[in-house]
Amino acid sequence: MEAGRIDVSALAGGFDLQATLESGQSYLWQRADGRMYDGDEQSGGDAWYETVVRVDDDRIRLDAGDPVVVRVRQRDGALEWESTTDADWIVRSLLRLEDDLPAIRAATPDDRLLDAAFDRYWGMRLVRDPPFGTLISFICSAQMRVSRIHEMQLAMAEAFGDTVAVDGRTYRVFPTPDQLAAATESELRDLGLGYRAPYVQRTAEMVASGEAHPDDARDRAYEDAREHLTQFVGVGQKVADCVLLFSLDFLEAVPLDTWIQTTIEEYYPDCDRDSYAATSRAIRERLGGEYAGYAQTYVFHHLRSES
DNA sequence: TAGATACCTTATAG
DNA sequence: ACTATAAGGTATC
Repeated sequence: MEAGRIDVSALAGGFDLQATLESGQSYLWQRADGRMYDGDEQSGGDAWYETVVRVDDDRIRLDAGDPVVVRVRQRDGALEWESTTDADWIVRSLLRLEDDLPAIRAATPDDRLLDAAFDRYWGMRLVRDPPFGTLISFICSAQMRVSRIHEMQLAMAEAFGDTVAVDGRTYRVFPTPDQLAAATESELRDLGLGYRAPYVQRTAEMVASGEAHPDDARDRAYEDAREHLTQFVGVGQKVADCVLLFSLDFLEAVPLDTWIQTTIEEYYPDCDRDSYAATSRAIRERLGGEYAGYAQTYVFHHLRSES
C-alpha cells in the first residue's frame, strides 16, 4: 500500500473525520474496528476508516474504472492515508477537504441552533460519495435507523460485490449496477432490505441498462436535477436531495427528513409550507442558499446526537 | 392534484 | 414475555 499524510490542521476550519463519516451522510465507509455507527462519539478519534471506490484513469469520474482501496485515520492534527494507489487527491475529494468551512458558516444565519451545531461538530465536512452507491444507500434509508442502513450496504457488498485482497486483508467493493441488477428481490429481502428490495433491484437495472444514471443530474439546475432523480424507483424528493448533497456537489440541497421537518416547525415555522418543493425553497433561502445543505447536515447530526 | 394508507424488518419502550 | 411504536419515505390508490 502507498501512504501519505495531509496536514488538516492547516485547512480552513480544520477537520473532524469521525463526525464527517458517522453523521449519517455516508454509508459507504467502514471502521476497521467494526464500531461504525455504534453511537460512541469518542471511540472513533483515531480509528481507521476504509472504503473502496472505482476511479477512472482520467481522475474525474467515480463509479468507473478499477477498485481502489482507501484507508484514513486522524492523528495528531494530520489525516493519514493508505491506499492501493497514490490517493492524496482521492482523499481530498471524497472528504471535501477543499471546502472553506469559515466561509460556509459565514454564509449561513447566526441563530442559536446553528451556532450550537457548528460549535459542537466544527471541522465536520460534507462527503463526496460515488453516485451509484449513494443512490442505493439512500433508497435503503426509508424508515430505517442509521446503523441499520449501514449494515444493509455492508450486507449487499458481501453478497454481491467484488473483493480486493491487499497485504493479506480482503476488502469488499460496493456492487456495480450490473451486480445489483442481477440480484433477485428475494435475495435482497434476505439481506433485511424489506420493501426496499424491489426498489433497489429495479433502480440498479435502470442504471445497468443505460436507461439512466444518477450522474446525469449533475448538468441540471438544482430543482430540475432533483426532479430528474425521482425517476428512479424508490427515490422521492428527499432521497433525491440526499444524492444531490452527498454525491453530486449540490451544496444547496436540503433533504427534508423527519428531523429537519420537526426543526422547521420549531425553529423556522414561517418556512413550513404545504408542499416539499415550497418548504424546500423557503428553508433553503433561510439557510443562506448556496450552502444550505451544509447547515442542514450540521443540524441533523447535532439534533440526532441529542436523542 | 391533494390526501390517506400500506409497506418489510428490527430495536426499543412500556 | 408480549405488544405497540418508530426508524433520514415512497408508491399507489
